[in-house]
Amino acid sequence: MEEFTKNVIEVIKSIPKGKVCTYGGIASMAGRPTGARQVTRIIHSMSRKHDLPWFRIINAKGMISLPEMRGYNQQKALLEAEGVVFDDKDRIDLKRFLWMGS
DNA sequence: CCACTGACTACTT
DNA sequence: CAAGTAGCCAGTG
Repeated sequence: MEEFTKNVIEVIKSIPKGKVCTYGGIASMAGRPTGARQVTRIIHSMSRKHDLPWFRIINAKGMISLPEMRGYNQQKALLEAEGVVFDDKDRIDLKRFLWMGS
């Protein structure tokens, strides 16, 4: 297990409720600014064994990239339940909800 | 061990 | 502003 991977897990687990984070942001905090795609893999692989709050992860545009029947609905519902707001274009206001570490 | 596969991102057309 | 392209790199089988 690489350090990077562990860090990513840590970061994901430390995202506060009601906040979201981008792939790039997580990768960056984990020490690999260019590893956005690896974050994706980690979420897929690790969330199966560990129970990571994958629903707090979104892309750089503040949107969920998943097909609707693949977790999109669940993710949106969970986020809204935590207070995150989606605009009329289903985008999240990153200025208010993006978490960049403590 | 090698190849494939990604919920990406930033830049260029 | 939409669409294409090139970096990116480790988990899984």
